[in-house]
Amino acid sequence: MREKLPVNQILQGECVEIMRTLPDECIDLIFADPPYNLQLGGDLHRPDNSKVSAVDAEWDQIGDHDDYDLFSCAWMEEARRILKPNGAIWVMGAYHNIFRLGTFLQDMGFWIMNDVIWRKTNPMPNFKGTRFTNAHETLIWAAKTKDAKPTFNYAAMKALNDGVQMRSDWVLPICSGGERIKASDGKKAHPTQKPEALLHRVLLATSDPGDIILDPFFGTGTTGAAAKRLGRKYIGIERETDYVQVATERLEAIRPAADQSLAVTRSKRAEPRIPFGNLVERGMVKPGDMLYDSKGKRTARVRADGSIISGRVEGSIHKVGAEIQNAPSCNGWTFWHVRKKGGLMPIDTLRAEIRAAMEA
Amino acid sequence: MREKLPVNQILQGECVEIMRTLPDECIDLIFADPPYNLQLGGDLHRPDNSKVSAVDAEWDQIGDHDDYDLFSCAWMEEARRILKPNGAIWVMGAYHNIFRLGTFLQDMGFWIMNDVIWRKTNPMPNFKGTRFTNAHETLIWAAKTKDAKPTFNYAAMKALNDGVQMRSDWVLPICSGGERIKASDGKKAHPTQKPEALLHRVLLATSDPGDIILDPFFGTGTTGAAAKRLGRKYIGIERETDYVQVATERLEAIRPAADQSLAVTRSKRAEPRIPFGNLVERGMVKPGDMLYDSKGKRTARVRADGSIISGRVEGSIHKVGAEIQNAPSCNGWTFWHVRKKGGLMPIDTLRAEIRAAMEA
DNA sequence: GGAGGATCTGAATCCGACA
DNA sequence: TTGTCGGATTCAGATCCTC
Repeated sequence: MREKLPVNQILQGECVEIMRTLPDECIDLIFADPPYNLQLGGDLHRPDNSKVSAVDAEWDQIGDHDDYDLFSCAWMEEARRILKPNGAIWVMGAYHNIFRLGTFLQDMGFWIMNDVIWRKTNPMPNFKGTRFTNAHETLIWAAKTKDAKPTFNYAAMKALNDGVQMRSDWVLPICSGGERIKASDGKKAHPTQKPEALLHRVLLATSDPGDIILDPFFGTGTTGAAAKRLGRKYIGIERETDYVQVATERLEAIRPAADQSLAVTRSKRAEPRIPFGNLVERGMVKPGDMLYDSKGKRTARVRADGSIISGRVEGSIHKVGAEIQNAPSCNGWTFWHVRKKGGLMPIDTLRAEIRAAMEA
Repeated sequence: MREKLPVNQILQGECVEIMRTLPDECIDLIFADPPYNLQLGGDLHRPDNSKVSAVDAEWDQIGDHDDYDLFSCAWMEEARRILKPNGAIWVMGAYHNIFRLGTFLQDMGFWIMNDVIWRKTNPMPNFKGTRFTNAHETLIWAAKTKDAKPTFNYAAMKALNDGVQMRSDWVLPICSGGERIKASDGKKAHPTQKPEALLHRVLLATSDPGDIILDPFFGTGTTGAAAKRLGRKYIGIERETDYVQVATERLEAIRPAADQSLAVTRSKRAEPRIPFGNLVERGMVKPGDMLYDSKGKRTARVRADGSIISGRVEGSIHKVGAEIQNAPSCNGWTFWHVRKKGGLMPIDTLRAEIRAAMEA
């Protein structure tokens, strides 16, 4: 006998308690974007002195590693119980928390299918120049058990990716502009709203129409929105009254796609930019090598970081080319050459080799 | 007294045992790409039983204590011991092992600076069509402690990336073609040889010339190759005789880049500090001269001691600039200008003249 | 209306030398 | 160790504003 599930609803409360009210093995897919437990220091200002709005919500303050581990294991154990035998889970995070989440998944017997990288086209920069731009987040897709056969719509993913296999790195912009939900005061309703395109791809890849999707950290309901559009059923769990309110209104306004093939969005495939430094890293040009202009008169020396130096002028291939010509600008790719078998070859030829290899 | 380290050598043996022979706090940077295709009871045995039980006691909260976790904690503890206080570690892996490695790093007190994604331009496709193409691997860059100040050549990374911040996702091809080392039978000498371009970027970003780089899973010596080219010292540890042999020959053939080419773009923080008072002392700015913001609206008057005064606000060029803008901070060198031939010139230009004179 | 410039913002573990 | 203070630090994209 089948109990009646609260589908297409938002259940308000602590996710572990709410999940306990659900029967065993009733959910097809879980998508979870839990608090990251960021441990931020003081205020952070941009170089223009404006202040960065921190993720300082009370719900993200879990505590130290031990507290976070207890919290994580509690909800993940319940999640595992309510998953169908061939069900699967997606868990999302950043370096602060994703390693712990992945370890717990493995320890509980989940079987990782892929880790997927969300490469952000427009991440927030590192304002103080202390680290690499934190330009991605990680998602883990795991089956309930090693032997489970979770849904994977391989052909749909291939179609979505212009006919080649979908890779484990997804290039998508962050949620901003009109998609970003504003509160009545005009400020963002939720500090970490995810783009619907991300959930679209997750649900299209690993669920079927009619499936029941649970999101235990529902927030403003992005998972529900994508589910409703794609003809899936959702169950949302959210603790904060404000978010429940926003998500309810949001979902009310969404109409499922009449023809679901129309709902397939295409990802932008950005032409890869090749920095000159790549030629150095790849050994096509070596630190200390000389570059020449087309007549072999002017020279510059390559450094290990891809900058070049000519006399007292140093900088990028473009900047140095411009300065030694006393020109406003210069395309270093065509200006500079390497000596090759007696002749001179523009470095643009080397760049073309890299691009050709990337295409193949 | 300083012990003599076995630099630019390959030490053959189990990495934990070899690391034990090294003194505390002697290594600047560790790069570790540990094996992960391990079977329980397989070819990777515990370093020694006494050590394992100690680790066992210390890490009993982790969960499943299979041999892989014990092995990982054992080598990472040794790695931590021999790292200098401001040292750092890179650990590399895929979803099979990287989550465990990241968790252990955090639990041991390492402080994650970034996780970095190596996005492969030419990954192996997924033949069965049951998952996404596994097109990336993950690297974790972590400092020894939360308060450590590991080396990060921010400006060099920016130069290497054509003038924009280096991001946490690195697009590089897998190691193939001529770079891939073949054994005498024509087959690849090592199953997971890493591209030298990857190590080039790692070492350029987080070490300086002369630093000592340890790789406890040396394999065919890619870390050593990049280190030698870039003027770093390396210590390689490798268990398999065949790999030691291949790596030895490989490293012998490599010629380092000339010293002058190892210089990379320096950050401004590393420039010599010039007090504003120097400009006054040298007569480039005179007591009583007026300073202006870029629009000529706000003004301040220079005093003989290099302080400035604007209305009732007085102090350094930075402090006054910040206060009259009501900003948390201000770079007075770029904020303030002097009148020159009808136009306004930032006082930073005058500072640059002094620095150029100091260089000459 | 449109072009172009100014402004704003996004899951952020974000300074360092010297007294 | 702690406090002070000099001064270094940002990319893409959406929206708003001006001409």
